Amino acid sequence: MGKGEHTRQAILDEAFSLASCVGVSGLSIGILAERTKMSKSGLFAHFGSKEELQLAVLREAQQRFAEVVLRPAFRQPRGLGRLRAVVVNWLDWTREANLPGGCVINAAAAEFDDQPGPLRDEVRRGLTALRRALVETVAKAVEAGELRAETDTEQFAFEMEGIYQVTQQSRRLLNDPDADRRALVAFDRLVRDYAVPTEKE
Amino acid sequence: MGKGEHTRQAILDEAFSLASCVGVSGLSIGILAERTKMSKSGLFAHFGSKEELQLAVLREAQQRFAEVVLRPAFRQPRGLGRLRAVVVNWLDWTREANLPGGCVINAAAAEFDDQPGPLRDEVRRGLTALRRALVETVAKAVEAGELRAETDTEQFAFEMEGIYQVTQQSRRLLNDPDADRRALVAFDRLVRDYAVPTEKE
DNA sequence: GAATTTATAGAACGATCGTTCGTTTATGTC
DNA sequence: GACATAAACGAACGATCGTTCTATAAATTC
Repeated sequence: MGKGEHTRQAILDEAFSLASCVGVSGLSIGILAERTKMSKSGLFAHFGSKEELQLAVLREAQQRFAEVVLRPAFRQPRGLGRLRAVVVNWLDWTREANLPGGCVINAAAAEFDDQPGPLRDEVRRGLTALRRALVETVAKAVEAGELRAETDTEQFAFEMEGIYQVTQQSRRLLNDPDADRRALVAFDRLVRDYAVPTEKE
Repeated sequence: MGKGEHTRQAILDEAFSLASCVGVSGLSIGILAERTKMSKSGLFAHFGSKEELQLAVLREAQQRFAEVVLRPAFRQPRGLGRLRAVVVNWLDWTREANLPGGCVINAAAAEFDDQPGPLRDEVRRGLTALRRALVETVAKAVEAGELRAETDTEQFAFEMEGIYQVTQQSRRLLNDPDADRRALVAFDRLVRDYAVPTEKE
């Protein structure tokens, strides 16, 4: 059981970075076969259907995200430090993972948000998991006494995602060189507003 | 020169709402002909190429956005009131315009952000114009003395866009019923942080 | 109402799509 | 090394894609 898995992963790698550019629904088996120097049918056999290939790409994206963004950040002790590590890793995970064309999951979210089916379900699953991870990380910062006890953790995570999305768009489409800086400014403002009050001035 | 323009607009209307669901690159002349009860070639003749049709859809989107979001808001006197009107109109412009599948422009931004060509240029043009309109509206609120003089207007607009994007995603994909409320919470926090200080408490 | 321009239809093109099938080549096992 | 299994190929399928061409129908102009 060695060879099969190996080439399957190679295909998936290529599909992953291709999807980053043309979107998950823009994937084409013909083009993918060309890039991997395989026959269409040989490649196809690894997945059984195009949809299954697309699903595999989405799952791959989630897994890499967890590896590249969440896992390293979670080595930090819980609290604002960890939260900030998530943000920093998140902001350039498209560089870290092989994503020449930007975040696959967010692109897929826009593609499938109103097309019912397994693909949308998978995207939803991924983004829900992300949201939950963010909420938890924020909650840990509350527990650690670094954010106010009455912090609305869902609201906090919601706003973090907004910062991420606009940063991606500004950087990629508008070529805004200040995007990352602005993202951190926004994040710091978010933290400041929910931080425990220190002393009056 | 009556009939031609009329059917062209009818096609565009259909293409607009279709693109809202399947994306601008997901548009198909065959399906569009079916929906408008025209022949493929008859429909095609109005645009000359698929790309021209897609461009027309993007321009249509920009125009409707200006009509539905910006124009009504600009009837308010300049300042925070107008700014808030922009946000409110913006948040549900997908309901106001015929956009069953969400904001065409933002979806297109994710589709084309790394595919050079006229389509990406058009998306960029639209989003740049939007950004500029936002910055100006914020600047007017500064002039009106409602936001601090040292307000970073670009930063403000940047964060507004983030709020919009995450709201769309939360509402559409995650079916979050609180999305709109959270958007307003985030916006109010934004305003509060940049508002002119009233009195110490 | 005839003439002329404009709009639409119909059929066909080559290309590509995802998928199926039968065959051949490579791999792993005894 | 023979055998069984798995992996990859090549050719072809029907469907759909965007596009082109020619002919008919409708609208506009005189």
